[in-house]
This record gives sequence, C-alpha cells and structure tokens, in this order.
Amino acid sequence: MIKSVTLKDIARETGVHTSTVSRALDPEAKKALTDEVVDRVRNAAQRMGYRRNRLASGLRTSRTMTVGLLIPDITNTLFPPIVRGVESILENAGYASIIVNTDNDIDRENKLVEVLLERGVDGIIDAAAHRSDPRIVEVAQENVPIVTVNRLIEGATVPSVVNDDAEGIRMLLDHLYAASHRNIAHIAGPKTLSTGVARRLAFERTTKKMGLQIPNQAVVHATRFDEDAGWLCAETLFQSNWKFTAILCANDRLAIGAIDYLEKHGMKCPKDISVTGFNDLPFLDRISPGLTTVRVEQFEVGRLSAELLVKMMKDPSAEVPPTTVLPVQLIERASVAAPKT
Amino acid sequence: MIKSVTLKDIARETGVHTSTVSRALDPEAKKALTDEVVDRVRNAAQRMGYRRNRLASGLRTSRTMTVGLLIPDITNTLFPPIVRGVESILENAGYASIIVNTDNDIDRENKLVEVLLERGVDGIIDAAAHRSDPRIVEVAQENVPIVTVNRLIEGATVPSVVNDDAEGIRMLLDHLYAASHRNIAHIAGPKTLSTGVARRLAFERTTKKMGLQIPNQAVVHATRFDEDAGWLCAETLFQSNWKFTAILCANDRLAIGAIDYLEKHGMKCPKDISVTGFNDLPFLDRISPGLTTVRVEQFEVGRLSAELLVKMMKDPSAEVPPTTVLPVQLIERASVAAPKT
DNA sequence: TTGAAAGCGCTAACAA
DNA sequence: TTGTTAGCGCTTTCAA
Repeated sequence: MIKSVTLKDIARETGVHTSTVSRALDPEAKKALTDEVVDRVRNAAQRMGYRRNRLASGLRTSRTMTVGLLIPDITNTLFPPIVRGVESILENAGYASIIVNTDNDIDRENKLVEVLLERGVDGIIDAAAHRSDPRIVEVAQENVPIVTVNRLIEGATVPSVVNDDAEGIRMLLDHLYAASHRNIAHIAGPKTLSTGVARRLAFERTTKKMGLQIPNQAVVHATRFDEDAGWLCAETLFQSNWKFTAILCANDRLAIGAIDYLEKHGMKCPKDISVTGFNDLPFLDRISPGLTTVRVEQFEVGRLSAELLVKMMKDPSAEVPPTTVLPVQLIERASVAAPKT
Repeated sequence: MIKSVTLKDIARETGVHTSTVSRALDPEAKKALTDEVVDRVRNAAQRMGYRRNRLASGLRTSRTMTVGLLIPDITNTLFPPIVRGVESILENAGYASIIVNTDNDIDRENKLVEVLLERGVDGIIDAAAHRSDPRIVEVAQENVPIVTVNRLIEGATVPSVVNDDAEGIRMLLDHLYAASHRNIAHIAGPKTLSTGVARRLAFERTTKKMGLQIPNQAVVHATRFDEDAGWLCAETLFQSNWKFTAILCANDRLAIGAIDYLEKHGMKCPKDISVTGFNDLPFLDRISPGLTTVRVEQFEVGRLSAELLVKMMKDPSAEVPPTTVLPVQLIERASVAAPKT
C-alpha cells in the first residue's frame, strides 16, 4: 500500500469541498453537480493521478468490490476455466477476486472463508463445497451472497450451478452398453462430494434400469478425485472375484489412474478393458488412448455462477434459482471398444 | 460484506476500552497487558464471534495483508503450480492473494495493476511482465514491493526469480547434437517476453559455439506462446528452402503445435523430424510422442518469489538479489531421435 | 447545487 | 498497565 492523492488533495486543488469531489467522481452523484465543477474536478483527479482508496470507501459503504473464490486446487485443470468464466463476468462488473485453495479439506475451507470475510468480500463463489458444509450454510444465512459451482451443498438453500451429472453417466452407460458391455464396474468419487455421490447414484439407477446385474463389489469408492485413487480403486476391483469388461470412472483423473494400473499389469485399454472418464479435461484428446468421457461446460458453469452472484450482491432479496443444471456432452474417443469374447 | 462484532462491542462486554481490546488481540501489544485482561478479552472475542475488519485496520495501518498476483492466463498449466508455490509462503505469512489474468496484454496488465493498487495490496508478484514494462517499473519506484517471476523486466531494478533459460537451451542443443542433428530450426517465443528472447539468444549463441550453420530462415518468431503459433511457425519453416532435421521450440505449447503441423502433413515425430519443448508442463509425459523438454521448477520459482516479496514487504529497505536463477533439468522423452539418413 | 459534519472500525501516540 | 484521543479516506445525510 502506498500513500497517494486523496479527495482532500483534489478538493484543495480545485477549491471545492471533498464531498463535492466525491460526488463529481461518482457517475450517479455527479448528476447533481454543475458540469463545470465535474469537469474541473475530474481533470484535476486525472492530472494528479488520483486512485480511489477502496479500503476507505469500503469501510464507509460496506462494499469492497471484491469477491472470494474457493477452489479445491488450482493445479487441477478442471478449475482454471471455471475461474476464467467467473472472471469474465466479475471483471466487467468491477469486481476483483481473492482466490484460495482448500485442497478439499473442510477445515482449510472454513479457515479460508474467514480469510475472505475478514477482507470484506461482497460475495463468495465456492467451487470447493462439500455435500455437508455447515459453515458455508451458516455464512450464507448471515446474508453473505454465496453460490456454489460444479458442486452443491445438500439440503441447503445455497444456490448452485452444476453439470448434469446424471445425464452424463446415462450417456456413458448407453455408450458402453451399445459397445456390448454388460459387466461394468464403477470407480466412484469421494462420498463427501456431491459430484461423487450424484454420479454413483446415477450409475446405480441407470444400470438397474438397463437390467444389468451389478454386484456390490462392482462399485469402489475413491477417497480423492485423483490418479492415485484411481489406481488404488482399480486394484481393488481386480482383486474381487467379479469379472468385468469396462470401468466407468467418476472423473477423468480416476480414469487415468485406472488405465495406468491396467497397463502396469499387462492389460491394454481398450482391448482388454474399456475405461471412461468425466469432465473432459484439457489434453485428454492427446493422451493414449484418447479418453472417452463427458464434457462439462467449465467456463460456462463459472460464468453463470458469477452472474447469479452479481445479481445477489446487487439485490440481496433477488430471486435466484436454487440449482442451475448445465447440459453435458458425450465425447467418444479410443478408450472404449467391444469386450473380448 | 456483513455487519459484525466490533472492538467496541467487546469493549462494552468486557468493561475495558477499545484500545485495550485491540491490544489484547494483538500478539505483540498484548504483552503490555495483564494476563487476566487478555484472557477476558480473548474469551469474549471468541464467544461473540469477533472477526477483525481488515478494511478498517488496513485504512489505519496502510497494510492490508493482501498481495496481487498478475498471471498471463491461469488456464495455461505453467502457472497454477507457480501460484501454489507463491501461496505456500504467503498463506503462512498471513497474506491472501488477489489473482488477475492479463492475457499477456500490456494494457490489460496496466489496468489490472490499478485494480490491485486501489485495493491496497501490500505487494505484487508479476508473472505477466513484459521485457519492457514501464508501468510496473513506475509502480515499483513508488515503493510498492514487486517481484517478477518466470520473466523479467529488462534494464530495470525490479527483482526477478527466473529459470535458467540459457542453460536449458544449451542442454537441448547438446542433446540434439548428440543425436546427430546438425540442421536445427528454432521456433522462438514472442519478442516482447524475456523468456522468448533469452531462449532465442541462447539458441543463437550456443549453435554458433557448436559450429553449426544456422541460416536466418532457421529462426521463426511466434507472436504468442501457444499451439496455434507453433503450427504457424512450423508452416513458415517448411515453406523456406532450408532443410532441417529438428525443431527446438521455445516452449512446450509451441512444440505441440509444431508436432500437430507435422502430423497433419504426413510427417512423423521423431522419425522424420525431432522436436523439443521447454517447461515440462503436466501431462506431457502422457502424450504421444512424449515430449523431450526442459523441466523448470514452477512451484519453487513461485515459492522463492513470494519469499522475496515478503522480505520486501516487511522491510522496504531490505536487500534482495536483483535476479535469482533456478536450475533446470533436461527431460528426455520420445520426441527426439536420430535424423533420417 | 454545494458545504458541513459525522462516522465506518481500527490502531497508535500520548497521557495518566 | 490502561484510557483518551485523533485520524486513516471515504460517503452520505442534513442543511443551506
């Protein structure tokens, strides 16, 4: 922080009162002033290199034009496009974003919410929410505008913008079924995250509807959405005595881990086992085999969540839809083939 | 922003003055107080859910415990690890970060610096600096602590933490030479970025030292560090009448674009043409062919830059090294082979 | 149309 | 060891 030109300086320079300077610089309030005064003040401000002190104005108005962004981990390529989507709206609306990484640790998340609140953020976009996230719900109830993105908090009234997980899983199962797979395993995501559970439920519901026999051992839960967890879950699946020809994974990184496991154990994807992912992370079209997956609209989901948030920040009593669901798209690549006969 | 418990509330509750409350809550100042008072105040604060208003304290002290982070584009996988490196230091030191994306547009960068300064950041880490970046230099001269990371500003005194570009290029050329390449083309980075120029200069200097004949047409400049630019540059190279067996690219994304171009034109990498990158982005080990490249310490470069910044913020007259250069490492993968004979 | 005055919540110099 | 006081820079009500 740097000492700089203040309203008082401009007032002295132009021979008007600071309150008049303040008005002249405010697009709304300046309407009440003579054009001549407005010009004089604005010119002086420009010339003197005036920069509004948002700490001071925020202290006065309780609006900092800053929002908080909770991200699990910015190095996970799922999130940067969401951030850009959020920013595409926020920047134009005059907001800056404080971004923090929770590492999916709810204690960290709670602590970081405090970091944001201390800095007086006008609202929060939470891409790191847990299915059960009492602290976020609490803060939302204290009238801090919050929207969750990509994930949702169950049983709460925090608005969310999410992808159509159920439809994505249905598409993948359809695709696997069409490729003649009948014994399909599922590497499910963490039980603490709405995406993990929504996709697993969709898996169970859809396979049932399709009339597939899916034993309990066919579904293994990952504790994290990453490659290591995918590897471990694949290991568990192969250690069970149930035979399967395909693994539907709750996200791309689990799928990559599973494929790594296969290849380290002398199997080929898709020749021996077909594997599918979810999210369509960047670069997935370039790896071998190309991963069949479901594309989610990362940028768009971010953009929409920011639109909702801006609406809520402008008008705390604004009506926003509790859940906005974005369509997803099946991306067929090389990791699915007909099972060996 | 939400109205909340203030020092005054706690003062009223505990029967001491607000200044005493302020002291009791400050680890330094509390030493001057009775343990009993400190306990009483801290308990009350805890119980009442006190949260320090950093706007108010920042207004008073000119320190917001917030820093600004200028990034070209967070969706470029080079930068998230740098951000995490920065955060690893900043978070522990009590700072939060406002992150903005400049898209390598210097006008945007200048505008966003203003956004940061308005919010009273205590310092700035600039991963988006241009070789010539007068505004950043200006701001640094106004005693805002700034350090550039990954790139540097030429002829300025803004401290920087960068990778050993020259050594990386030398390693790559060594490697290509050892694989019997003698006619090596270079897709150089943007002329406006220090990384682009440093690597090109190293290319020219090293090839000369090696006694290689490198005509002018062998070096093509990309206007951006991305795949499209890599494609375009490859096209230019092949349209010239000079024959080469390898392309050393100024970064990984250019290399990927070049490889795409090759394959779309019936050539194979590395069979027909060898290609190398720079940075070792995540996922590069999984694409085909695996890209031979130079690994830079992304996290570490971020971590170090934050350490310097913290030092500067704590003590504006602290001595920090003008340039810190981190070692790089050659990563041999499949994109280099001996030239066809 | 403009000025005066108060106060957002906090910290720090000074006084007691 | 604690209280008093002033003021960071801004906005906004009220008054003129």
